[in-house]
Amino acid sequence: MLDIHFIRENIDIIKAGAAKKHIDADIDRLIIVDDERKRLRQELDQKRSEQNRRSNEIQRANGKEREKLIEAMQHLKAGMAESEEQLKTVMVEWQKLMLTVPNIPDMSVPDGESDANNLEVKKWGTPTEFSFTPKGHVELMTALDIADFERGAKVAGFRGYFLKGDGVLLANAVWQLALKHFSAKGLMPMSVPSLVRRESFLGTGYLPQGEEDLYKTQDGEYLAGTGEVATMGYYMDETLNISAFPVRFLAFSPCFRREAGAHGKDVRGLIRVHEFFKWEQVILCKAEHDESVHFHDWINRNTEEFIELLHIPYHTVVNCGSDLGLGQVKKYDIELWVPGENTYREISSASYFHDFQTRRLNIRYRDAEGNLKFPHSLNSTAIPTPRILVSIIENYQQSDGTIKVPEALVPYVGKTIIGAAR
RNA sequence: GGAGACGUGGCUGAGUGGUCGAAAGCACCUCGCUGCUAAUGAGGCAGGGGAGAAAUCCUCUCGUGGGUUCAAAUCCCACCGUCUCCGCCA
Repeated sequence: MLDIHFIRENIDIIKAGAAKKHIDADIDRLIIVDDERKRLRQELDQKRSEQNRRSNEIQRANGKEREKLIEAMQHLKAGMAESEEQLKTVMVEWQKLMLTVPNIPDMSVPDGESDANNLEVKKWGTPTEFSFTPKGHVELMTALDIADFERGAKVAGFRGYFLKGDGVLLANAVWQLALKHFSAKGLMPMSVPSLVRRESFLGTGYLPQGEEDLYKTQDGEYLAGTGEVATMGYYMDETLNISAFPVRFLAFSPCFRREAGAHGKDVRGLIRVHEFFKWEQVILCKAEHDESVHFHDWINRNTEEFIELLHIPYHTVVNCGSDLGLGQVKKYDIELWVPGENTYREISSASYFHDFQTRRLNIRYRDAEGNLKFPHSLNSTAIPTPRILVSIIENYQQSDGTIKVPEALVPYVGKTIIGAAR
Protein backbone atom coordinates (compact mmCIF):
# COMPACT_ATOMS: atom_id res chain seq x y z
CA MET A 1 0.00 0.00 0.00
CA LEU A 2 1.17 3.48 -0.77
CA ASP A 3 0.64 6.59 1.33
CA ILE A 4 -2.53 8.36 0.20
CA HIS A 5 -0.77 11.71 0.47
CA PHE A 6 1.95 10.43 -1.81
CA ILE A 7 -0.63 9.12 -4.28
CA ARG A 8 -2.45 12.44 -4.37
CA GLU A 9 0.74 14.35 -5.01
CA ASN A 10 2.07 11.96 -7.66
CA ILE A 11 -0.94 10.90 -9.65
CA ASP A 12 0.86 10.86 -13.00
CA ILE A 13 3.80 8.86 -11.70
CA ILE A 14 1.46 6.31 -10.13
CA LYS A 15 -0.48 5.96 -13.36
CA ALA A 16 2.69 5.56 -15.41
CA GLY A 17 3.94 2.95 -12.97
CA ALA A 18 0.72 0.96 -13.18
CA ALA A 19 0.87 1.12 -16.96
CA LYS A 20 4.44 -0.15 -16.94
CA LYS A 21 3.36 -3.07 -14.80
CA HIS A 22 0.26 -3.66 -16.92
CA ILE A 23 -1.85 -3.47 -13.79
CA ASP A 24 -5.27 -1.83 -13.78
CA ALA A 25 -5.81 0.69 -11.02
CA ASP A 26 -8.47 3.36 -11.12
CA ILE A 27 -6.55 6.25 -9.60
CA ASP A 28 -9.08 8.86 -10.72
CA ARG A 29 -11.82 7.02 -8.90
CA LEU A 30 -9.61 6.73 -5.84
CA ILE A 31 -9.11 10.50 -5.75
CA ILE A 32 -12.85 11.10 -6.00
CA VAL A 33 -13.52 8.63 -3.20
CA ASP A 34 -10.75 10.14 -1.13
CA ASP A 35 -12.21 13.62 -1.51
CA GLU A 36 -15.48 12.24 -0.25
CA ARG A 37 -13.73 10.48 2.60
CA LYS A 38 -12.05 13.70 3.71
CA ARG A 39 -15.25 15.68 3.49
CA LEU A 40 -17.25 13.18 5.54
CA ARG A 41 -14.48 12.86 8.08
CA GLN A 42 -14.44 16.57 8.73
CA GLU A 43 -18.20 16.74 8.87
CA LEU A 44 -18.32 13.90 11.36
CA ASP A 45 -15.53 15.35 13.47
CA GLN A 46 -17.48 18.57 13.82
CA LYS A 47 -20.60 16.72 14.87
CA ARG A 48 -18.69 14.66 17.36
CA SER A 49 -17.15 17.76 18.80
CA GLU A 50 -20.63 19.17 19.26
CA GLN A 51 -21.77 15.94 20.87
CA ASN A 52 -18.91 15.90 23.33
CA ARG A 53 -19.54 19.50 24.25
CA ARG A 54 -23.22 18.89 24.94
CA SER A 55 -22.53 15.70 26.79
CA ASN A 56 -20.42 17.68 29.22
CA GLU A 57 -23.25 20.14 29.67
CA ILE A 58 -25.65 17.33 30.50
CA GLN A 59 -23.31 16.13 33.15
CA ARG A 60 -23.49 19.49 34.90
CA ALA A 61 -27.21 20.12 34.38
CA ASN A 62 -30.05 19.05 36.64
CA GLY A 63 -33.78 18.35 36.51
CA LYS A 64 -35.84 19.82 33.66
CA GLU A 65 -32.86 21.43 31.99
CA ARG A 66 -31.06 18.11 31.88
CA GLU A 67 -34.01 16.32 30.29
CA LYS A 68 -34.25 19.05 27.70
CA LEU A 69 -30.58 18.73 26.80
CA ILE A 70 -30.82 14.98 26.50
CA GLU A 71 -33.76 15.30 24.17
CA ALA A 72 -31.91 17.79 21.96
CA MET A 73 -29.01 15.39 21.89
CA GLN A 74 -31.11 12.65 20.38
CA HIS A 75 -31.78 14.80 17.33
CA LEU A 76 -28.09 15.44 16.87
CA LYS A 77 -27.36 11.75 17.12
CA ALA A 78 -29.79 10.91 14.34
CA GLY A 79 -27.84 13.19 12.01
CA MET A 80 -24.57 11.64 13.07
CA ALA A 81 -25.69 8.12 12.36
CA GLU A 82 -26.36 9.15 8.79
CA SER A 83 -22.88 10.61 8.30
CA GLU A 84 -21.37 7.55 9.91
CA GLU A 85 -23.19 5.26 7.50
CA GLN A 86 -22.00 7.29 4.54
CA LEU A 87 -18.43 7.29 5.76
CA LYS A 88 -18.52 3.55 6.30
CA THR A 89 -19.69 2.97 2.73
CA VAL A 90 -17.04 5.29 1.37
CA MET A 91 -14.33 3.63 3.46
CA VAL A 92 -15.16 0.19 2.09
CA GLU A 93 -14.56 1.39 -1.45
CA TRP A 94 -11.54 3.43 -0.35
CA GLN A 95 -9.85 0.42 1.26
CA LYS A 96 -10.59 -1.70 -1.76
CA LEU A 97 -9.13 0.84 -4.17
CA MET A 98 -6.08 1.48 -1.99
CA LEU A 99 -5.23 -2.22 -2.09
CA THR A 100 -5.19 -2.14 -5.88
CA VAL A 101 -2.69 0.70 -6.26
CA PRO A 102 0.62 -0.83 -7.35
CA ASN A 103 3.99 0.29 -6.12
CA ILE A 104 6.06 2.24 -8.63
CA PRO A 105 8.64 0.25 -10.58
CA ASP A 106 12.21 1.54 -10.55
CA MET A 107 13.51 3.57 -13.50
CA SER A 108 15.92 0.77 -14.34
CA VAL A 109 13.11 -1.77 -14.84
CA PRO A 110 12.73 -2.51 -18.56
CA ASP A 111 9.42 -2.19 -20.35
CA GLY A 112 7.87 -5.40 -21.48
CA GLU A 113 4.80 -7.48 -22.10
CA SER A 114 5.94 -10.77 -20.59
CA ASP A 115 8.91 -12.59 -19.11
CA ALA A 116 10.28 -12.78 -22.65
CA ASN A 117 11.21 -9.13 -22.20
CA ASN A 118 13.29 -9.71 -19.08
CA LEU A 119 16.86 -8.51 -19.56
CA GLU A 120 19.90 -10.64 -18.92
CA VAL A 121 22.26 -8.73 -16.65
CA LYS A 122 24.70 -11.49 -15.82
CA LYS A 123 25.81 -14.81 -17.18
CA TRP A 124 27.88 -17.31 -15.24
CA GLY A 125 29.39 -20.42 -16.81
CA THR A 126 28.41 -21.81 -20.17
CA PRO A 127 25.65 -24.29 -20.92
CA THR A 128 26.88 -27.75 -20.04
CA GLU A 129 28.13 -29.74 -23.02
CA PHE A 130 27.63 -33.44 -23.36
CA SER A 131 29.21 -36.08 -25.56
CA PHE A 132 25.82 -37.78 -25.62
CA THR A 133 22.22 -36.61 -25.76
CA PRO A 134 21.33 -35.41 -22.26
CA LYS A 135 18.15 -36.72 -20.69
CA GLY A 136 15.54 -34.94 -18.66
CA HIS A 137 15.35 -35.30 -14.88
CA VAL A 138 12.10 -37.26 -14.98
CA GLU A 139 13.65 -40.02 -17.02
CA LEU A 140 16.91 -39.95 -15.06
CA MET A 141 15.36 -39.94 -11.62
CA THR A 142 12.79 -42.58 -12.48
CA ALA A 143 15.46 -44.89 -13.90
CA LEU A 144 17.54 -44.46 -10.74
CA ASP A 145 14.44 -44.92 -8.59
CA ILE A 146 15.16 -41.72 -6.67
CA ALA A 147 11.78 -40.23 -7.59
CA ASP A 148 8.38 -41.68 -8.43
CA PHE A 149 6.03 -39.49 -10.42
CA GLU A 150 3.45 -42.11 -11.39
CA ARG A 151 2.73 -43.05 -7.83
CA GLY A 152 3.01 -39.38 -6.92
CA ALA A 153 0.08 -38.68 -9.21
CA LYS A 154 -1.79 -41.74 -7.95
CA VAL A 155 -1.53 -40.63 -4.34
CA ALA A 156 -1.40 -36.85 -4.48
CA GLY A 157 -2.97 -36.12 -7.84
CA PHE A 158 -1.71 -33.92 -10.63
CA ARG A 159 1.84 -32.63 -9.98
CA GLY A 160 2.31 -35.10 -7.13
CA TYR A 161 5.72 -36.69 -6.60
CA PHE A 162 7.70 -38.86 -4.24
CA LEU A 163 11.40 -38.47 -3.66
CA LYS A 164 13.19 -41.67 -2.68
CA GLY A 165 16.57 -42.82 -1.50
CA ASP A 166 19.38 -40.69 -2.87
CA GLY A 167 16.81 -38.20 -4.14
CA VAL A 168 15.98 -37.47 -0.50
CA LEU A 169 19.65 -37.39 0.43
CA LEU A 170 20.27 -34.88 -2.31
CA ALA A 171 17.42 -32.60 -1.22
CA ASN A 172 18.57 -32.86 2.35
CA ALA A 173 22.14 -32.07 1.32
CA VAL A 174 20.95 -28.90 -0.42
CA TRP A 175 19.11 -27.81 2.73
CA GLN A 176 22.15 -28.35 4.87
CA LEU A 177 24.55 -26.61 2.54
CA ALA A 178 22.06 -23.74 2.23
CA LEU A 179 21.75 -23.44 5.99
CA LYS A 180 25.52 -23.26 6.26
CA HIS A 181 26.07 -20.86 3.37
CA PHE A 182 23.29 -18.38 4.14
CA SER A 183 23.58 -18.30 7.89
CA ALA A 184 27.29 -17.56 7.47
CA LYS A 185 26.10 -14.38 5.71
CA GLY A 186 24.47 -13.26 8.95
CA LEU A 187 20.94 -14.39 8.22
CA MET A 188 19.02 -15.78 11.19
CA PRO A 189 17.55 -19.20 10.41
CA MET A 190 13.89 -19.57 11.23
CA SER A 191 11.40 -22.33 10.77
CA VAL A 192 8.16 -20.55 9.97
CA PRO A 193 4.48 -21.48 9.70
CA SER A 194 2.94 -22.34 6.36
CA LEU A 195 -0.59 -22.29 7.71
CA VAL A 196 -1.11 -18.58 8.05
CA ARG A 197 -3.98 -16.22 8.71
CA ARG A 198 -5.29 -13.77 6.19
CA GLU A 199 -3.64 -10.63 7.62
CA SER A 200 -0.11 -11.53 6.60
CA PHE A 201 -1.22 -12.33 3.07
CA LEU A 202 -2.86 -8.93 2.79
CA GLY A 203 0.21 -7.37 4.32
CA THR A 204 2.64 -8.97 1.92
CA GLY A 205 0.42 -8.24 -1.08
CA TYR A 206 -0.61 -11.81 -1.95
CA LEU A 207 -4.20 -10.94 -1.14
CA PRO A 208 -6.75 -9.82 -2.08
CA GLN A 209 -5.67 -10.30 -5.70
CA GLY A 210 -4.13 -13.75 -5.38
CA GLU A 211 -7.02 -15.63 -3.83
CA GLU A 212 -7.19 -18.27 -6.55
CA ASP A 213 -3.51 -19.16 -6.24
CA LEU A 214 -3.84 -20.11 -2.59
CA TYR A 215 -5.14 -23.17 -0.80
CA LYS A 216 -7.52 -22.30 1.98
CA THR A 217 -8.60 -24.29 5.02
CA GLN A 218 -12.11 -24.74 6.34
CA ASP A 219 -11.04 -22.64 9.33
CA GLY A 220 -10.12 -19.68 7.16
CA GLU A 221 -6.34 -19.87 7.14
CA TYR A 222 -4.38 -20.12 3.93
CA LEU A 223 -1.42 -22.31 3.02
CA ALA A 224 1.46 -20.01 2.17
CA GLY A 225 3.22 -20.32 -1.15
CA THR A 226 6.38 -18.89 0.40
CA GLY A 227 7.93 -18.46 3.83
CA GLU A 228 7.98 -14.73 3.12
CA VAL A 229 4.37 -14.46 4.28
CA ALA A 230 4.87 -15.73 7.81
CA THR A 231 8.30 -14.13 8.12
CA MET A 232 7.00 -10.70 7.21
CA GLY A 233 4.06 -11.26 9.55
CA TYR A 234 6.51 -11.91 12.38
CA TYR A 235 6.82 -8.21 13.27
CA MET A 236 3.31 -7.20 12.22
CA ASP A 237 1.89 -4.36 14.34
CA GLU A 238 5.21 -3.85 16.09
CA THR A 239 7.59 -0.94 16.46
CA LEU A 240 11.17 -2.04 16.04
CA ASN A 241 14.27 -0.53 17.52
CA ILE A 242 16.51 1.04 14.91
CA SER A 243 19.41 -0.95 16.30
CA ALA A 244 17.66 -4.10 15.04
CA PHE A 245 18.41 -3.17 11.43
CA PRO A 246 19.10 -4.72 9.12
CA VAL A 247 16.81 -7.58 10.14
CA ARG A 248 18.03 -10.62 8.20
CA PHE A 249 15.95 -13.79 8.30
CA LEU A 250 16.50 -17.09 6.61
CA ALA A 251 13.13 -18.80 6.65
CA PHE A 252 12.51 -22.46 6.01
CA SER A 253 9.03 -23.69 5.23
CA PRO A 254 6.92 -25.99 3.13
CA CYS A 255 5.30 -24.02 0.30
CA PHE A 256 1.96 -24.68 -1.35
CA ARG A 257 0.84 -23.33 -4.69
CA ARG A 258 -2.33 -24.06 -6.60
CA GLU A 259 -0.74 -23.03 -9.91
CA ALA A 260 -4.24 -22.07 -10.94
CA GLY A 261 -3.13 -20.17 -14.02
CA ALA A 262 -0.56 -22.69 -15.20
CA HIS A 263 -2.59 -25.72 -16.20
CA GLY A 264 -0.81 -26.56 -19.41
CA LYS A 265 2.68 -25.62 -18.22
CA ASP A 266 5.45 -27.90 -17.03
CA VAL A 267 3.11 -30.77 -16.46
CA ARG A 268 5.85 -33.31 -15.81
CA GLY A 269 8.59 -33.48 -13.23
CA LEU A 270 9.82 -31.26 -10.48
CA ILE A 271 9.78 -27.84 -12.13
CA ARG A 272 6.24 -26.92 -11.15
CA VAL A 273 4.70 -28.77 -8.20
CA HIS A 274 1.96 -27.99 -5.70
CA GLU A 275 4.10 -28.50 -2.64
CA PHE A 276 7.79 -27.98 -2.09
CA PHE A 277 10.28 -26.63 0.42
CA LYS A 278 12.13 -23.40 0.35
CA TRP A 279 14.74 -21.43 2.19
CA GLU A 280 13.87 -17.76 1.84
CA GLN A 281 15.82 -14.60 2.64
CA VAL A 282 13.85 -11.76 4.19
CA ILE A 283 15.28 -8.35 5.00
CA LEU A 284 13.96 -5.33 6.86
CA CYS A 285 16.11 -2.23 6.66
CA LYS A 286 15.98 1.51 7.20
CA ALA A 287 13.57 3.41 4.99
CA GLU A 288 16.19 4.60 2.52
CA HIS A 289 16.24 3.80 -1.17
CA ASP A 290 20.01 3.25 -1.15
CA GLU A 291 19.64 0.67 1.61
CA SER A 292 17.03 -1.19 -0.42
CA VAL A 293 19.23 -1.19 -3.51
CA HIS A 294 22.20 -2.35 -1.49
CA PHE A 295 20.41 -5.26 0.16
CA HIS A 296 18.66 -6.18 -3.06
CA ASP A 297 22.00 -6.78 -4.70
CA TRP A 298 23.24 -8.50 -1.58
CA ILE A 299 20.47 -11.10 -1.25
CA ASN A 300 20.57 -11.81 -4.96
CA ARG A 301 24.32 -12.21 -4.84
CA ASN A 302 23.99 -14.61 -1.88
CA THR A 303 21.93 -16.93 -4.02
CA GLU A 304 24.22 -16.56 -7.03
CA GLU A 305 27.10 -17.59 -4.80
CA PHE A 306 25.20 -20.64 -3.68
CA ILE A 307 24.59 -21.69 -7.27
CA GLU A 308 28.27 -21.11 -7.98
CA LEU A 309 29.09 -23.49 -5.13
CA LEU A 310 27.12 -26.12 -7.04
CA HIS A 311 28.81 -25.17 -10.32
CA ILE A 312 25.64 -24.93 -12.32
CA PRO A 313 25.55 -22.50 -15.26
CA TYR A 314 23.09 -19.67 -14.69
CA HIS A 315 22.14 -16.25 -15.76
CA THR A 316 20.46 -13.43 -13.91
CA VAL A 317 17.73 -11.32 -15.45
CA VAL A 318 16.10 -8.11 -14.37
CA ASN A 319 12.37 -8.53 -14.71
CA CYS A 320 10.40 -6.27 -16.99
CA GLY A 321 7.47 -4.14 -15.81
CA SER A 322 4.71 -6.60 -16.55
CA ASP A 323 6.58 -9.35 -14.68
CA LEU A 324 6.51 -7.40 -11.42
CA GLY A 325 4.03 -8.04 -8.65
CA LEU A 326 1.82 -5.36 -7.15
CA GLY A 327 4.27 -4.28 -4.48
CA GLN A 328 7.57 -4.94 -6.17
CA VAL A 329 9.81 -2.07 -7.20
CA LYS A 330 12.40 -4.21 -8.92
CA LYS A 331 13.10 -7.89 -9.25
CA TYR A 332 15.96 -10.12 -10.31
CA ASP A 333 15.41 -13.73 -11.31
CA ILE A 334 18.20 -16.23 -11.30
CA GLU A 335 17.70 -18.92 -13.93
CA LEU A 336 19.63 -22.17 -14.07
CA TRP A 337 20.62 -24.14 -17.10
CA VAL A 338 18.37 -27.14 -17.71
CA PRO A 339 19.97 -29.36 -20.37
CA GLY A 340 16.86 -31.51 -20.88
CA GLU A 341 14.96 -28.42 -22.01
CA ASN A 342 17.96 -26.68 -23.52
CA THR A 343 17.08 -23.48 -21.69
CA TYR A 344 17.42 -21.55 -18.43
CA ARG A 345 14.71 -22.04 -15.79
CA GLU A 346 13.93 -19.77 -12.86
CA ILE A 347 15.22 -20.89 -9.48
CA SER A 348 15.20 -17.68 -7.50
CA SER A 349 13.52 -14.33 -7.35
CA ALA A 350 14.83 -11.32 -5.43
CA SER A 351 12.64 -8.25 -4.94
CA TYR A 352 12.44 -5.07 -2.98
CA PHE A 353 9.28 -3.24 -2.00
CA HIS A 354 10.29 -0.01 -0.28
CA ASP A 355 7.66 0.44 2.47
CA PHE A 356 4.79 -1.11 0.51
CA GLN A 357 4.58 -4.25 2.65
CA THR A 358 5.50 -2.72 5.99
CA ARG A 359 2.82 -0.07 5.61
CA ARG A 360 0.23 -2.79 5.06
CA LEU A 361 1.64 -4.84 7.94
CA ASN A 362 2.01 -1.85 10.23
CA ILE A 363 5.66 -2.55 10.99
CA ARG A 364 7.44 0.59 12.10
CA TYR A 365 10.62 1.85 13.69
CA ARG A 366 11.84 5.05 15.24
CA ASP A 367 14.60 6.79 13.33
CA ALA A 368 17.48 8.69 14.94
CA GLU A 369 15.28 11.81 15.24
CA GLY A 370 12.57 9.83 17.01
CA ASN A 371 10.15 9.83 14.08
CA LEU A 372 8.13 6.73 13.35
CA LYS A 373 8.78 5.26 9.93
CA PHE A 374 7.90 2.20 7.92
CA PRO A 375 11.06 0.21 7.21
CA HIS A 376 11.86 -1.14 3.77
CA SER A 377 11.41 -4.84 3.10
CA LEU A 378 13.05 -7.21 0.67
CA ASN A 379 13.02 -10.89 0.03
CA SER A 380 14.66 -13.44 -2.14
CA THR A 381 14.62 -17.14 -2.61
CA ALA A 382 17.66 -18.67 -0.98
CA ILE A 383 17.04 -22.06 -2.54
CA PRO A 384 13.97 -24.19 -3.32
CA THR A 385 13.77 -27.95 -3.31
CA PRO A 386 13.00 -30.03 -5.20
CA ARG A 387 13.22 -27.63 -8.16
CA ILE A 388 16.97 -27.20 -7.73
CA LEU A 389 17.32 -30.98 -8.15
CA VAL A 390 16.27 -30.61 -11.79
CA SER A 391 19.38 -28.64 -12.64
CA ILE A 392 21.67 -30.70 -10.45
CA ILE A 393 20.51 -33.99 -11.91
CA GLU A 394 20.46 -32.86 -15.51
CA ASN A 395 23.76 -30.95 -15.51
CA TYR A 396 25.61 -33.66 -13.59
CA GLN A 397 24.26 -36.64 -15.54
CA GLN A 398 26.72 -39.04 -17.11
CA SER A 399 26.43 -41.18 -20.20
CA ASP A 400 25.53 -44.26 -18.17
CA GLY A 401 22.61 -42.50 -16.50
CA THR A 402 24.36 -42.06 -13.16
CA ILE A 403 24.64 -38.64 -11.50
CA LYS A 404 27.81 -37.07 -10.26
CA VAL A 405 27.25 -35.41 -6.91
CA PRO A 406 28.38 -31.76 -6.93
CA GLU A 407 31.52 -31.51 -4.88
CA ALA A 408 30.04 -29.10 -2.35
CA LEU A 409 27.25 -31.59 -1.62
CA VAL A 410 29.41 -34.70 -1.30
CA PRO A 411 29.95 -34.31 2.48
CA TYR A 412 26.17 -34.22 3.00
CA VAL A 413 25.19 -36.90 0.49
CA GLY A 414 28.00 -39.16 1.59
CA LYS A 415 28.89 -40.38 -1.90
CA THR A 416 30.30 -39.02 -5.12
CA ILE A 417 28.03 -40.78 -7.60
CA ILE A 418 24.33 -41.49 -7.45
CA GLY A 419 23.38 -44.75 -9.14
CA ALA A 420 26.83 -46.30 -9.24
CA ALA A 421 26.80 -50.10 -9.26
CA ARG A 422 28.40 -51.36 -6.08
C1' G B 1 -13.02 -31.40 23.24
C1' G B 2 -14.79 -29.64 28.63
C1' A B 3 -14.28 -25.79 32.73
C1' G B 4 -12.42 -21.18 34.28
C1' A B 5 -9.44 -16.53 34.27
C1' C B 6 -7.61 -12.60 31.55
C1' G B 7 -6.32 -8.88 27.30
C1' U B 8 -4.97 -0.94 29.50
C1' G B 9 0.80 3.36 26.78
C1' G B 10 7.96 0.76 25.27
C1' C B 11 7.43 -2.42 30.00
C1' U B 12 5.00 -3.32 35.05
C1' G B 13 0.37 -1.96 36.68
C1' A B 14 -4.15 1.14 38.82
C1' G B 15 -8.69 2.40 36.97
C1' U B 16 -16.19 -0.97 36.95
C1' G B 17 -20.61 4.60 33.61
C1' G B 18 -19.20 11.31 33.27
C1' U B 19 -12.94 16.53 31.81
C1' C B 20 -9.80 9.13 31.91
C1' G B 21 -6.06 9.02 26.52
C1' A B 22 -5.80 7.03 31.32
C1' A B 23 -2.74 7.04 38.52
C1' A B 24 1.90 5.14 40.04
C1' G B 25 6.56 2.87 39.04
C1' C B 26 10.38 1.38 35.47
C1' A B 27 12.70 2.65 30.87
C1' C B 28 13.72 6.85 27.80
C1' C B 29 14.64 12.38 26.71
C1' U B 30 15.77 17.59 28.36
C1' C B 31 17.50 20.80 32.14
C1' G B 32 19.87 21.38 37.18
C1' C B 33 23.29 19.59 41.06
C1' U B 34 27.61 16.78 42.07
C1' G B 35 35.52 15.74 40.12
C1' C B 36 33.69 10.98 36.75
C1' U B 37 30.20 7.11 37.53
C1' A B 38 26.34 6.37 40.87
C1' A B 39 22.63 8.87 43.52
C1' U B 40 19.31 12.99 43.38
C1' G B 41 15.84 17.49 41.98
C1' A B 42 12.48 19.77 38.00
C1' G B 43 10.03 18.93 33.54
C1' G B 44 8.75 15.99 29.24
C1' C B 45 7.35 11.31 27.11
C1' A B 46 1.19 6.65 23.14
C1' G B 47 -0.62 6.31 18.13
C1' G B 48 -3.87 7.51 13.73
C1' G B 49 -6.73 11.46 11.17
C1' G B 50 -7.83 16.76 10.44
C1' A B 51 -7.12 22.49 10.90
C1' G B 52 -2.93 25.93 11.56
C1' A B 53 3.24 29.40 9.71
C1' A B 54 3.51 28.10 14.74
C1' A B 55 1.74 27.92 19.59
C1' U B 56 -2.21 25.19 19.84
C1' C B 57 -7.02 23.20 18.83
C1' C B 58 -10.69 19.31 17.11
C1' U B 59 -11.48 14.03 16.51
C1' C B 60 -10.73 8.67 16.92
C1' U B 61 -8.15 4.63 19.47
C1' C B 62 -7.68 1.01 26.47
C1' G B 63 -7.17 -6.90 21.78
C1' U B 64 -10.88 -6.49 17.19
C1' G B 65 -15.88 -5.65 15.58
C1' G B 66 -20.87 -4.69 16.95
C1' G B 67 -24.62 -3.12 20.73
C1' U B 68 -26.87 -0.40 25.19
C1' U B 69 -26.51 4.93 26.95
C1' C B 70 -27.02 11.96 26.50
C1' A B 71 -22.09 9.72 27.95
C1' A B 72 -18.23 3.30 27.66
C1' A B 73 -11.44 1.32 29.31
C1' U B 74 -15.70 0.45 32.65
C1' C B 75 -22.25 -2.72 30.97
C1' C B 76 -23.97 -6.56 26.91
C1' C B 77 -22.80 -9.78 22.43
C1' A B 78 -19.50 -11.99 18.86
C1' C B 79 -14.68 -12.86 17.26
C1' C B 80 -9.23 -13.05 17.94
C1' G B 81 -5.44 -14.04 21.40
C1' U B 82 -3.06 -15.49 26.17
C1' C B 83 -2.97 -18.32 30.71
C1' U B 84 -4.69 -22.38 34.27
C1' C B 85 -7.06 -27.13 35.21
C1' C B 86 -9.26 -31.72 33.03
C1' G B 87 -9.42 -34.93 28.63
C1' C B 88 -6.83 -36.50 24.19
C1' C B 89 -2.35 -36.73 21.54
C1' A B 90 3.03 -36.83 17.76
